[in-house]
Amino acid sequence: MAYWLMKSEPDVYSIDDLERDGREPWDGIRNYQARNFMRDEMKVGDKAFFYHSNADTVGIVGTMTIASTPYDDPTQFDKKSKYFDAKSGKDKPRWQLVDVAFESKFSRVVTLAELKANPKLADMRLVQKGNRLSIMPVAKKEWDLILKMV
DNA sequence: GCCAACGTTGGC
DNA sequence: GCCAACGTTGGC
Repeated sequence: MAYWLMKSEPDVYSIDDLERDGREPWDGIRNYQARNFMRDEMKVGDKAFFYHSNADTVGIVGTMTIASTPYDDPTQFDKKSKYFDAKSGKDKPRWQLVDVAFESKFSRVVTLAELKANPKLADMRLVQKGNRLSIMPVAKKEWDLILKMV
């Protein structure tokens, strides 16, 4: 089983939204590296941290499980969606996604500042300067450590 | 709101 | 293939 971290702006979609919905397509990813993780590497049953970016309190807010195999992100075909991609098409779709399912909401946010302050997490891409990747793998030892920080 | 870092586009 | 210009991300 693999572990992941997935970012979302809570103004767009938050951990509370996922808790309410139970399960949701992780749509709108328009970065090839992030897409490749979903399309090529994620497996049903993998676990992921839910991370709030561009929020009052930035950090990890809960966990979820990968709930589907990859499929085409429908928003890329939808002209009314802000994720519409005119350069994609049903014959040559560019963007794939997976569904995620709610697993847990932390009792508090494990903040980015705390993650940065922990020397054992220095290898995480999340805490490195200039990181903008919205989906990234997490090592099992990092996963276990972060769960203990809650 | 600012701005640094990064990814993508497009001219050449 | 290079690289400048541009747009976006995301922390602060």
